[in-house]
Amino acid sequence: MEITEAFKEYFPQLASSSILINNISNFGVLHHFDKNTVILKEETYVKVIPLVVSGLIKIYKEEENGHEVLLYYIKPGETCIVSVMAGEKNEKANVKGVVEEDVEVILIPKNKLYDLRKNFPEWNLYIFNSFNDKFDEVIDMVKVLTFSNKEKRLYNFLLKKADLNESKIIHKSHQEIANELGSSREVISRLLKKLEKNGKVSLALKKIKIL
Amino acid sequence: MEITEAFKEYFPQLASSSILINNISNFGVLHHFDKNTVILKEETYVKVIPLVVSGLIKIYKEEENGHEVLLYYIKPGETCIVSVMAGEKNEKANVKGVVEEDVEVILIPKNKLYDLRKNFPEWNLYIFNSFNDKFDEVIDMVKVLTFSNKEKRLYNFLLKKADLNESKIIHKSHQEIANELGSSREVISRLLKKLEKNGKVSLALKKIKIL
DNA sequence: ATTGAACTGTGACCATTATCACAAGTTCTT
DNA sequence: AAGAACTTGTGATAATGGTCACAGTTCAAT
Repeated sequence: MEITEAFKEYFPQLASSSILINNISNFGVLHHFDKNTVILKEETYVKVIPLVVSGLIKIYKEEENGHEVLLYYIKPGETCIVSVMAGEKNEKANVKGVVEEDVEVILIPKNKLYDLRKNFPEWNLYIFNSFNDKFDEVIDMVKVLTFSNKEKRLYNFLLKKADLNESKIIHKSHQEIANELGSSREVISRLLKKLEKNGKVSLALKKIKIL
Repeated sequence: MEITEAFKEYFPQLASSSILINNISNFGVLHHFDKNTVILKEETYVKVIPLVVSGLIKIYKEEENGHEVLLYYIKPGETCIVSVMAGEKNEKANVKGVVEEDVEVILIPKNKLYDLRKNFPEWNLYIFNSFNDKFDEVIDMVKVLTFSNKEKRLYNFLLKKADLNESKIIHKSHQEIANELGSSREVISRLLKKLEKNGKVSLALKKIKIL
C-alpha cells in the first residue's frame, strides 16, 4: 500500500487538510513490525512516532519485580500518545509497547512534531482526541479496579479483546492473561472455569470462545 | 489580583506569548469558588474552562451506586483537561469536579477553545503537557491498584495530599478518606492504626500527621 | 453542663484473591 | 515413541479487605 493512500484511509480526521497529507507523505515512512517486537521500551528515548495502519500494539506498565499490567491497545487509525509526548519533550518513555498482531505503521520522525503542532490545528485536535480516548480507557480501568472483582475484570478484558479481534475466539494461554491483568495463572484458570460453568465462555487449549 | 498578573505568575509556559496574554486577559474572567462547590458534574455540558490560580480542585470518577474514587487533584498553574476536551467536542463531562480548598480561577469561555488551538502552539503544548501529567498520574494509580495493598495505597495518598497542602497535617475524617479511596471507614481506621503503630503517622480527631 | 451528632476503635465473620503443591493433559522435538 | 516443555485443573492454606455490630470519644450548640 502507498503511504498517501494508507494515510487517507485510516486517518480521515488528519487527512482533511491536504497540506498535512503532503507533509506526512513526504517525511513519513511505511514500516512493518512482526508480532512480539518491542517498539517502545521504558527508560529509552523515542525517535519515531507510529501511526497504526493495521494490526495491534499493546501498551504495558512494568513493575520493578518484572510484573506488568496491560493499559490499553492501539488499533488502526490511532497513534501512540506516549511516544508523541516523549518525543515532544525529549524524554524517556515510561511504558512498554509490544506488537500484539503484526502491524503496518507510518513512522514520523520526532523532529517533525514541532512543525505539526505549530502549523496544523487538525494535528492538535487529533492528539487531543487520542489523549482523551486513552485517558478515558485508563480512568475506566481505575473504576473497574476499585469497584469490581477479578471475575468481572477478566470478563471485561475478554470482551474487549474479542471486539478488537473482531472474533469471538481469543487465542491466549491462562498464563498470558494473568500477566496482562497482573494476576496469577491459578486464579485466572479458576475464574475461567467459573465463567464456563455460568455459560459465558467455552474453553479449549489456548483458546477461549465468548458465548 | 489582576488577571494579567495572575496569568503571568501562574502560567509562565503560556505567558511566553504576549499575544496569548492579551487574548486571555480579554476574554478570561477571574472567579472565586468556595470549598465543596461542584464545578464539574457528570452528564452535564461544560461552558467554561478553569485555569487554577490558587486553591485545589479534586476530580472523581463516580460509580452507579453512589461510590466514588478520587482520580487526581488540580493545583495552581494547572487546568482541567476533562473540561477542555468536553468543551472542544461539545460533549458531556464524565467525571466530577469538586473544590477541595477555596479556589481562584481564570475562566475561559469554551467557544474560545478553537481560536486557542488554531493560533497558539504554546496553548497546544500546554494542553499536551497537562494531559500527559494527569495521564501519568492515573497510570500510576493503575499500577498501585494492581500491585499494592490498601495500606500502601493509603500511605501514598497521605503523602501526596500532604505534599499538595505543603503541610504534614491532613484534616480529613476516616470516612472522607474511605470515600476518596473507594474503601470503607472501618478498613481505613484499622490501617491508620497500623501505620500509627509502625511510627509512620500520628492520629487525632480529623487530623493525621505524617511523621 | 447536657445532649446529640459526628467521629473513632475494635471484635467477629465472610468473600475474594494469592500462593504452594502437585497431577494430568497436550504439543513439539528428535 | 519417548521425553521435554508447556498448558490446564484443583485442593489446601493464608492474607487481605469488606461488612455488621456496637462501644467509646470528642465536639458543638443550646
